[in-house]
Amino acid sequence: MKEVYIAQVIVNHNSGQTDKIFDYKVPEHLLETIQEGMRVLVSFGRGNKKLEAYILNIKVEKEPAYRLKEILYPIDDKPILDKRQIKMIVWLKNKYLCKYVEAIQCVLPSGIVNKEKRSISLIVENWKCIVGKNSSIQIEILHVLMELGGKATLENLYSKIPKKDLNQPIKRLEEKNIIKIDYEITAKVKIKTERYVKIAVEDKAFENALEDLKNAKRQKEILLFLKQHKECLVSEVLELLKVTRAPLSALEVKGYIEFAEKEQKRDPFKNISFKEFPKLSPNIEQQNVISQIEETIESEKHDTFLIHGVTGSGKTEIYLQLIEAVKKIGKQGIILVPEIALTPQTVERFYGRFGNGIAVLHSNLSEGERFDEWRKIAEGKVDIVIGARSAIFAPLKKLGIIIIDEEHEHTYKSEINPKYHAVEVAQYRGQQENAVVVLGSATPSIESYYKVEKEEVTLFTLHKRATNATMPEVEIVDMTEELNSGNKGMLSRSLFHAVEENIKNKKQTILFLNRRGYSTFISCRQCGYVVKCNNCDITMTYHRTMKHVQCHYCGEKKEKPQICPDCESDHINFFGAGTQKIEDMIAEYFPDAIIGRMDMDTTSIKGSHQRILEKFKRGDMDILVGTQMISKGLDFPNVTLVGIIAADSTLNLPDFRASEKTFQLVTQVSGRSGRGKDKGKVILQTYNPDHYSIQAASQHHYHQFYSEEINLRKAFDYPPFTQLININFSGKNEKEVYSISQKIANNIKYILSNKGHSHHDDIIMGPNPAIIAKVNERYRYQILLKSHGVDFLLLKSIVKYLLIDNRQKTIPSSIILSIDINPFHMM
DNA sequence: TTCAGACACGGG
DNA sequence: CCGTGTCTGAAT
Repeated sequence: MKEVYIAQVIVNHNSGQTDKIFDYKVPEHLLETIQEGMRVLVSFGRGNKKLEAYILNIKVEKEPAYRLKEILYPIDDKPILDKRQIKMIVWLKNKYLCKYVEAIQCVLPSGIVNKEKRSISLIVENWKCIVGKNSSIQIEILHVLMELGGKATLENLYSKIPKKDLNQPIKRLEEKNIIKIDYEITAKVKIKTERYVKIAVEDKAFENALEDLKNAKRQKEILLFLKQHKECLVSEVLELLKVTRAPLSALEVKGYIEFAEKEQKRDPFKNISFKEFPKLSPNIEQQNVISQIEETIESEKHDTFLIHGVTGSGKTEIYLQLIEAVKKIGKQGIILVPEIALTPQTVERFYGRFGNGIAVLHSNLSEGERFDEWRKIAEGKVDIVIGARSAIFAPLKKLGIIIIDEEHEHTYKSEINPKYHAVEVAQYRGQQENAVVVLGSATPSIESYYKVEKEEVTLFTLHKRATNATMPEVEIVDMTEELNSGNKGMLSRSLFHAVEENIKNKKQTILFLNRRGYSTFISCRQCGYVVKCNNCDITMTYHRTMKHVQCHYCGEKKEKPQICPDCESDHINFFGAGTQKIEDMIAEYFPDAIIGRMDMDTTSIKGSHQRILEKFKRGDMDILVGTQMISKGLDFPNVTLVGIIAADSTLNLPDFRASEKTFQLVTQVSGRSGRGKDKGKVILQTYNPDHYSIQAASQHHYHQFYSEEINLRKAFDYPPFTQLININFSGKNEKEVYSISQKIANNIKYILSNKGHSHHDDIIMGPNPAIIAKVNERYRYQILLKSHGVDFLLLKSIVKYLLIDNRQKTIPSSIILSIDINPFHMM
């Protein structure tokens, strides 16, 4: 039997059924070209649709009995995935039970993908003689084609003729020669090029050329200009010399000049200049951290460090100096920040210290910009990558360090497949590539701190604020007491007086509220009716500016009812208060103060976020009212008072991390106060003044919080003592969703029993309705698996067996399934 | 996800 | 009978 080269590929096709490795034969003429990690074009499926495929492996084997299709041609001239990236893709798939394509999408920028586009065009003459003999759908298609000028893409047609299967009608129209289908393979993002021009002749010929052109004034002018400036952008020549294209093309025809297309990378910081950020001399604490980690960096071994430092303890300076150490030994670094749009200061500092050679990756970049930043990294043109979660996959070749700032932040956990956690990926990458991982936080996650106990992570604690400022004093106000003494308002007397005092002293105040909108909900005082979204079962929020209520999940809007639809009482009104109401109330109480508001509504326009902060920074604002958004990273020295209106809203979340989230939030928000030379104050309003996370946060006592929390986690067997898997089922038919999830739960129980785990009540919970029981007309049920007295890998393999490998048999296509390994919140 | 093939229907 | 829309299951 003849031996052949077989490429094992993943096709770029996002479906459960195609999520496996396919074998394609490498044709003779491509044996020299094709390598592992390359993208190739293959014909796939019955329709032999041209699909992009990624070669994971090439093997030499006897030609199989069945006929293998051949690779058509390579898409790139060299591999775009290296060995490490291929390993990462496989790791992601197994770790998070996602599809190969989803894992590939992490490692490559979306703009790189090639897609086959089909365009459908009309052959008019034929249509006219056959018209009338076709059925309605076909006629409809022809009409839409006419409307669009005889040519359309498939998407065009599907959007104009919704909810119909156009597949067959289109095929039949093609058979009858009424329409023509063209296939074209295009990249999503094009490489941006610019046209340059330069002189194409030697000096001697140049003199002759000038002589030759003595009557062509413009052309001569251009030649002289080019002689002086060497290579120029065509657009610049046109603009500076105020000439048209005509003389340029005349010169080209005569062969005196030549054009060249040069690649131009889009630069997200093109118009911004950065102030130099000089090296600061570290204090003893900082120096200790730097030198110890530097030692590991120089040994080029993987290790993980956790820097626990209060807000303002100078973690950024440590990061900067560690990066410097990494650069010194010729290696590169990744710095992750929770959301780069919120922390321009960090980016500014890195630019200010290191100048160029930095790439930035975050969600606000356009697809083109992201694509170019990614290629800058892949081509080795930068040594430092700053970015949000996804930057952990930056294709640096000589990785020396990964720094994750504010490692406890929820933004590091992906909400879409693969539902990875950047800290876990960083650990894996660090091990694979012998890089140091540095986690930094003022409020480390319980998981990370627990690893210190287990000696998997080395801890450094920074006790001092670098500027020597002291931590703010936190006053806890018991709101039940306020209510008992007759104060029904949202501001306690204490907070009111403090704000008043602060305005008098020309200091700034931040009021923090964990909600948004004018008023949280509309409810009836007579019967308790609450306005809810019909699609999502979510309480709708009243927006005063728009005079309507809105669902924050699906966006559904409704008029505010004048009388209660249930009991017809007119005692229906808004209850509770969001940031907008606080703003109005504050404005009423303190008419002379200038008040700003920052939440999802006021910052939806690009740049508005920055504008509000700039205004506050300049001191053109006395009070800033806002949500989570204002809790992190902001550094305003003139803020001496922070008010936390309702600490309970986080404390009472239906989540085992509620206490941890509260501690982190209160600590972060408090950290905004007293960053300058004046001592700061925090006033915290709550109905649970004795709760340990409130108490510990008010005393800035992380360890006290940690020891309480870790005991509870242990007692109830939550992470980090166990791992969780959340399986979410959703569908339009509630009964079906429930019965299928019930069936899966029973299957899991059955397999567990066979594996010797007869007591599975602590392992499998549910199916229960999800916290958000209905989103967009879809009912949601969930099963929660906990590795309580059972190997987590066994649990995962059961889930993989039932829901991935045999999904078609176990779950109807009407049900959408979502698997989350170690979920952060279970909505 | 996409698409070819199967199939059932209805008009001539 | 045919041309039609809808459904199904397989993809190397």
